[in-house]
Amino acid sequence: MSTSADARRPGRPRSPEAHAAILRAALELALEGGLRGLSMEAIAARAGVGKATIYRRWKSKEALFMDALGEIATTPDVPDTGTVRGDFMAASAQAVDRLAPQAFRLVPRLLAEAGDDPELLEAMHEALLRPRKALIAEILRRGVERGELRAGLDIDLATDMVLGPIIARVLTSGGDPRSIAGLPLRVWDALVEGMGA
Amino acid sequence: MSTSADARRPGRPRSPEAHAAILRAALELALEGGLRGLSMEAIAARAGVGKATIYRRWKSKEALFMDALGEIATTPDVPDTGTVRGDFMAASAQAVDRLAPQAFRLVPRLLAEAGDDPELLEAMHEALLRPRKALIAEILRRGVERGELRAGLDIDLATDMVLGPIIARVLTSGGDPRSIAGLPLRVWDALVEGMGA
DNA sequence: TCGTTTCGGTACTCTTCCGTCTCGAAACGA
DNA sequence: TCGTTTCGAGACGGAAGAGTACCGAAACGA
Repeated sequence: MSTSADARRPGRPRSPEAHAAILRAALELALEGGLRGLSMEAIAARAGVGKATIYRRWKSKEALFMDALGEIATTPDVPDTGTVRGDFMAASAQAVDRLAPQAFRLVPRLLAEAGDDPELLEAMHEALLRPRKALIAEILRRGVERGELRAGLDIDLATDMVLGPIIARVLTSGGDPRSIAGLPLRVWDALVEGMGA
Repeated sequence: MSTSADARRPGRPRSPEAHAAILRAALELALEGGLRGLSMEAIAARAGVGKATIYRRWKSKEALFMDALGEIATTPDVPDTGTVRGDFMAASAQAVDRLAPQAFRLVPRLLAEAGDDPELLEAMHEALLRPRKALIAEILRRGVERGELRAGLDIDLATDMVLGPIIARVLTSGGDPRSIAGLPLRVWDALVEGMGA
């Protein structure tokens, strides 16, 4: 509760610069070498920091990385433009803006790598995937209420059909952000119109 | 060219059982612990084989794993039932049959983990992803020729829209095969009909 | 039988990394 | 000034695993 100044401990305060440098170094290294290439030694060296400075703040590599995960994306808020297409356009622009550029390469890699580690998998879902799926689901739900979308629409299925192609494209392109430029809207239009002759 | 018997070397022949046991052990261990949990020591122990027996056949862990990859899926052939829906139904049934059950957990994990290693990424694409994308693209192309699908259909986009949701569902479910039961056809029907009111 | 090669197993060196600990310097409050 | 804590840096012991070398036994052709 009280993170106020009177709870301050004596002695030299912890450096916020070191804190930020450690998180940034962890993300950079995860991006370059995956979770396998992520060693405490490398993080300390990259951040220009002693290893003790890291262990003073986090008790394990996993705990550190969970915090670092929070740095790559802020929670999206739900746009309301009146049409599903408008909402979706705003949401995808927001996703691109608020996700760090690294995320396009890092997130899908982590998502799969997390198969080894249930806790990491859950942290990924909680921090990154679920908020975005919920966002899309909400947009779709309002579209159905408005009569803009088919009444019996399977929201879960539709959500995966919107997100899936984007995830797939990122995965198979090695995470090049250009590969998904304009893709969300093209996917959406194709979904609405259907493919039948 | 001549893998014939006359090219046989003197001495005790290499054991095919050991060969198979090594590949099987590598797949099992990759499935249990990801590529991180894959050590030559563990493979040798699991296979009941000496490490030298492995190094006699493959010069590195990566080379071994490339071969092991080939074991999990056989190349699909293109069905021709006369309708896109029929082709697609046959293809997805085939995919489930021909992919080892492990593949549903292993492949997506590898796909992302392979971001570390361009060679492995390429091997994955070549062995697993490209044949299946090509299969779907071919089915769609014939659908367009037949007039069953819209003339201007973007085949690449449509392929990702078919495969993407399935990949996404597998990823986010942790690779439970039941999570995609019936999904391919539901995706396909939704794609054809469209979502508009 | 003899020479060659592979067999499973193990011992070995080398490298990488973890997590702890210590160092002298620096940054704070009292 | 004095006590406390953090700072960057690195030494240290231990664990894990890569890749090599060697062992005696077994499986082949000549």
